[in-house]
Amino acid sequence: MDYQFKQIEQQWQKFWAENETFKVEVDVNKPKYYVLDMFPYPSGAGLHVGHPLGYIASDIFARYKRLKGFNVLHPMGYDSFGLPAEQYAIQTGQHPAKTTETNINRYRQQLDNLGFSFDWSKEVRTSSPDYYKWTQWIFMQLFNSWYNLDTNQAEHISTLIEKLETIPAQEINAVCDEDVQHLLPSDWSTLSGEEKQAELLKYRLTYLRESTVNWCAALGTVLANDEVKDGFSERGGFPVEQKKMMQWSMRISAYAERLLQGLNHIDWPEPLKEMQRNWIGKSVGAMVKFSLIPNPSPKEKGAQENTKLGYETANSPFWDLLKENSKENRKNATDAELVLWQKLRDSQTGFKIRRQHVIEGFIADFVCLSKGLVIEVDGGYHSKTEALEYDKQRTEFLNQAGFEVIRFSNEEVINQTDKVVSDIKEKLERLTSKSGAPSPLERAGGEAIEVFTTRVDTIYGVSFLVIAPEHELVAQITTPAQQADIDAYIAQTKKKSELDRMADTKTVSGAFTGSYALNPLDGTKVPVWIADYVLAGYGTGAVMAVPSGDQRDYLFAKHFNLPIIQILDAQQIEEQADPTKEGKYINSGVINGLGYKEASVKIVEELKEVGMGYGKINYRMRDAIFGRQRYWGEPVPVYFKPARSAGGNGLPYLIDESELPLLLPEVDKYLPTESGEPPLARAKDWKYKDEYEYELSTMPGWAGSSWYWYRYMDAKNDLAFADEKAISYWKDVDLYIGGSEHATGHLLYSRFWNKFLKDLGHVTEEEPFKKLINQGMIQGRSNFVYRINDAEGKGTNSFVSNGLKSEYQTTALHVDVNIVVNDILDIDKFKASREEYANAEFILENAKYICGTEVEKMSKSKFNVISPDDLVERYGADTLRMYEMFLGPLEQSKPWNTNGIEGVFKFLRKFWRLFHDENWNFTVSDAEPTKAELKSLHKIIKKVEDDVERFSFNTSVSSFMIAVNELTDLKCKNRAILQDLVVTLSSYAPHICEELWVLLGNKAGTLSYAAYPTFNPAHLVENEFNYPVSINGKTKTNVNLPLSMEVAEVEKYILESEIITKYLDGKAPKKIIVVKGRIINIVA
RNA sequence: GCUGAAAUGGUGGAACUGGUAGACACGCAGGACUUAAAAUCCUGUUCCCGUUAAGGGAGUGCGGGUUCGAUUCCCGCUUUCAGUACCA
Repeated sequence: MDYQFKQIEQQWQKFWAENETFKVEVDVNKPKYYVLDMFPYPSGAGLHVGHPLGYIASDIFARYKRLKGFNVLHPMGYDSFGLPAEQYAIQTGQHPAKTTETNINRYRQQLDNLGFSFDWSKEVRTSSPDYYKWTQWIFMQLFNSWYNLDTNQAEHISTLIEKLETIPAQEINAVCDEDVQHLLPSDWSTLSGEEKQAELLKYRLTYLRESTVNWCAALGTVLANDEVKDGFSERGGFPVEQKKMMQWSMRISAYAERLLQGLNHIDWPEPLKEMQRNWIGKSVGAMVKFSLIPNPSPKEKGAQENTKLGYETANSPFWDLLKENSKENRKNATDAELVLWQKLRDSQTGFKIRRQHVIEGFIADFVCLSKGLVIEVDGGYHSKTEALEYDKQRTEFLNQAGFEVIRFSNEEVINQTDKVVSDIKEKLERLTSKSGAPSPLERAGGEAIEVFTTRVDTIYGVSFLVIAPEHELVAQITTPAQQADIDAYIAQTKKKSELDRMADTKTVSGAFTGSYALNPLDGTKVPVWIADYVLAGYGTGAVMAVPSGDQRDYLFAKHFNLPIIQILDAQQIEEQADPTKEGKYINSGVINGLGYKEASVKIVEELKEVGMGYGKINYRMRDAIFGRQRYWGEPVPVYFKPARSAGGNGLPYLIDESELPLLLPEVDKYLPTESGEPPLARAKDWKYKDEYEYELSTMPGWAGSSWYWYRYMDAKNDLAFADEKAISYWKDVDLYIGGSEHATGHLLYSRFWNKFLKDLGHVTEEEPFKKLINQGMIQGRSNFVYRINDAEGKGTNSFVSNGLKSEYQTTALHVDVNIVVNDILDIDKFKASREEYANAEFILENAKYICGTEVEKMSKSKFNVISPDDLVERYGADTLRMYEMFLGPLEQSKPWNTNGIEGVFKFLRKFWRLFHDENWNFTVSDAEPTKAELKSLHKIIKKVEDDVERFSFNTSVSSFMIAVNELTDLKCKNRAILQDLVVTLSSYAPHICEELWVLLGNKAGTLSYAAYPTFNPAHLVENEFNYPVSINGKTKTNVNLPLSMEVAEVEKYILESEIITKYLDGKAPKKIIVVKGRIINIVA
């Protein structure tokens, strides 16, 4: 029978599924190999021809490794939480679980069609409760952990508590928030349970903190940095703005150095590693303090105690917002305030308390300045999210200014006045014990500007400082004379959108604060400016400007007429800044005459000595925001206590481990509530212990994908995310194939979680993915027809072939690539495709309509989507698998072009024919293989081994063609040869090979675990070689010589041969180069 | 701007440590089979000169260099793609 791919492929796919041919178990007697694909997000569009590229490559590799005797784990699953399903749910009202299920079924069918050797018994879906139970569990471990820099690993939070109980907090070497309190063990012991929780949150590896987030209003959620591209959301392309919000974050910054170092030990593409290095953004430099020349002086600053002056200097950027909020929010609170004031006034508590006092732009209800305590009475507006936000923002600000804040609700003050007063008293008394702490006003003052620099050697070239307009010191250091300038500049900066600020890097702008700072080494007085080229979010939000060495500083100095100081003798600074480090220092105090290296060391020493600086490493990478205000994601296993109804501000607590999974509740709509809360706020009666609010955000898309490769090892386990035995056997992923679009998202977060799980002893390897390959993107290749326009430019019903279109006025229209073959339009199908084309006329060239082409993204709107299903239908899965590999190197991006698939199909047919006679009867012989046959076979055995090991799949396909062409020419029907060839080809074209394997008399299903044929180099040994002979490197002729001839003999032969007479007119050559078995080159 | 990758016939691409550039496949042209078409098979196919043939010349983005010999190594440039962006 002729090659019946359809029947063969269906039969074998069924066989593999029914017999679970590819199911694997832990087997300590066999070496393991873990081949992983980046699992797909099951979208409604289904797979296009680009998706399986990586899956085919990994499948070939997995099958090859099985033949080589490895125990191969090759699983597949679905990253099934995420935005598109939810957007679809919003539009149609269908539950995302339902559409996701439908999409997964379609994906599964498409994957099955291609004959992959996945072990489907290990399938995972991130949206299934028995999977996300463990995502939540890992979240809980993170919450219960802190990062100890002494041991350089994550530890359980209990070891932190032990430390807080025994040593001052300042001596704990932890990665934590900047605003941790400098507690002594005695302070810690007096804190209430709630206060302790609040403090611990600043150390936990996942924590709740107010941070600046990327808010996408159109999607109604925050986005991670890697989900934002050029100020727009990666999914959907909606605008993204910066906004302050209370958010869950992951303290990935704790792992910055390990994430960076780990890159040196893994086999990943260099560009990918480079991207991660850039993202982590390590810079080695120094922190340097520039003392502010008191302006206003500390004495004058003391005058801020005066309400009036304090109010006047309260010009923080938030001022307008504050004024409005405080007015509105306070209207109804006067009763409670009055009650409390009667109990606090005239030092009744033993401490001087002031009412309605302004601190740094905030009006505090009550404040005790000497103890640094602010007492706030909150009204009923409390339940509004905005107000909550505002309260948090204010608390943080006051904390930074050195004040503690306690809050009471109106109800508390009115109904339990005495308890409130005694609470305040108790608090005030406790605060007295902190005698050594700086006074709030001292702390609020800020007597120095701290900068981060990578060129500490240029410190003598500093001619001014620049701080970000958002910098907290701006308000304080601005002199009255400069106030107007600064206000105007801040207003102007705020108006600029993030995008404008990024785009416009040419315009120099800034404003002088009126204040000066002192260079810590030579005492030079330098002015302090603000400018938006300094970013608040990086380093300290302040830079020391060295115009001679930094181009931005140079332009700034030129623009505002500030001095430019040359600091190296080799520096060329007439036209622009010169950042080079060559030469000896001049104008540079203690480092004059030194070179870069010694100078840098010396400066840091000097700074340390005067206590004004120290060496420091900075990372660009920020902590990752870990919450989305969306429905379709993992619920965060956290509730807030005290409950809102009890008037508390609610601190986060974990639910009990035994209560996992915390199921995603049902909601009536997948939209935010009217008050702007996330969709989960719609869930009815969804409260922890019927009392406490749950967290309403869900986890981001990357949560489930950050550990999924472990679940595959033991996918059904109820007791752990995977059994210890499975983890210690499979260890890590040996080969990971996927797109480079995950470079800074998934691949960074996965490495982070892996390191964390290792620190806690749950897994064994520091890096999860030993070897990684990026498959290239497959672009679309669009076809066009050219409609002729009439004199008025209106479209007619005539179409002109591509080659003749220049003679007409035409409009190019996309035409469905599925009715075009080799760029020739199928005119009948075109006419049938739309009613308006039924009577279309065509101007042809060579009796054909040739379409134009262009490379574009593969998308429905461009009519260039090729579905693998169609190609499988027409040519079979084996042909498609081989053709996708044949297209070119796996890593390279290329446009899809179906032209050429015929060649692969013809090859498989020719291969099939090797086993059959002219009448398609299966025929093989048991004769001794000939030398030529063995040579062909062993060439391909070697070639495939080499190619697969270096992931060069395209070259193997060509070599298979050559082998089959050769064996066809040799009329080879030899069983021994053909059977080995079947094994060799089976990882590429498994269906046809299974069929032939059985026809050859082997047991069905055993091919997958057969042994790869052993390469015998003896079969490739030749006696003779046809030497190319070149004159001066240009090949002229060939000469056939025995390989036994030594170099000298060959030379002698050449000298005496007619080649010399023919090409050199008999003249003696200058030199003859002979490389045995390679070439002969005659130098004339 | 910076970082990284790449550039070879009409097309996809091959040439692994410097050693016959264009394997393999598509497309195209010619031929066989056929009443005809499709399918299949055979031959040719880097470009230029040479009517054919023999033969000669050029040639791996561009310009140089190293070497007996360079698609491969070195220097400079151009273009394309990707990432990143005032990171101090």
